[in-house]
Amino acid sequence: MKNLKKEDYQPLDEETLFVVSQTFKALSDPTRIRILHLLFEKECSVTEISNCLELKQSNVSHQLRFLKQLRLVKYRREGKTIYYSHDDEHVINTLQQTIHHAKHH
Amino acid sequence: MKNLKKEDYQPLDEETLFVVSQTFKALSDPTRIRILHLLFEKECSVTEISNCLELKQSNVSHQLRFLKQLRLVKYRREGKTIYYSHDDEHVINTLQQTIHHAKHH
DNA sequence: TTATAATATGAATATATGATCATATTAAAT
DNA sequence: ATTTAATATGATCATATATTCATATTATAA
Repeated sequence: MKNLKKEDYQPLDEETLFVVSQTFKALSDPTRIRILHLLFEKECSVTEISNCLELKQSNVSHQLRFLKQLRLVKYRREGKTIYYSHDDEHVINTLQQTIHHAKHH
Repeated sequence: MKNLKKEDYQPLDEETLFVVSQTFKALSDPTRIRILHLLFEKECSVTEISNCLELKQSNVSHQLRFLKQLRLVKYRREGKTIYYSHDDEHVINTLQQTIHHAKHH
């Protein structure tokens, strides 16, 4: 197959491109990776995340909103406290695997 | 395990965090995704990529440099032409799977 | 050795992003 | 009803990023 032209190639549709790029964008920031990695351990409140990772509360809140929009995390309320946890197995597996891969290379 | 504290949690080391975030950053841009996706089909020259995806040559060149630095693509020279192809199975698999996942949800 | 084709590079710029501050909202306790 | 604790939001700012233009480099052909 020499001289590949536009006609010979099935391009990615706009929507898939958007979803995929957004998904990886979520995983491309150290702060969000740290938050998601912490949530591997267990469900956490915003304050717990802040303390554990030494991040400002508003920073954590903003990042969680981002992750929530992409449905990578879910939450439940208990009084004044809101507990966050993972909500996308595929993305979580991807992150786990890539962390493992990075550590062993 | 209630009240998770700093002491109870094994944080990600700086280097892993950097490698992982950089890897996902590479996959977070639509243009780079399109280039990598095109390279699924076959090895391509810079000009082929430009034509096929309707991108400026310099843009393609810049993105390829980025991908090259992260060793996600490799290249070989043939006269004036330089052919690019994939160079990281793990990352390629990750991208393939995530595209597939995005298409079927 | 000059011209041409393919690719790379650097500067400039517009936009996106992450972090922070101040403040708003929500729920519970006094 | 106030106060306090937990979380969310909006504005701002500094930095990062993607794209483009113009030009440089590299290799072949005439």
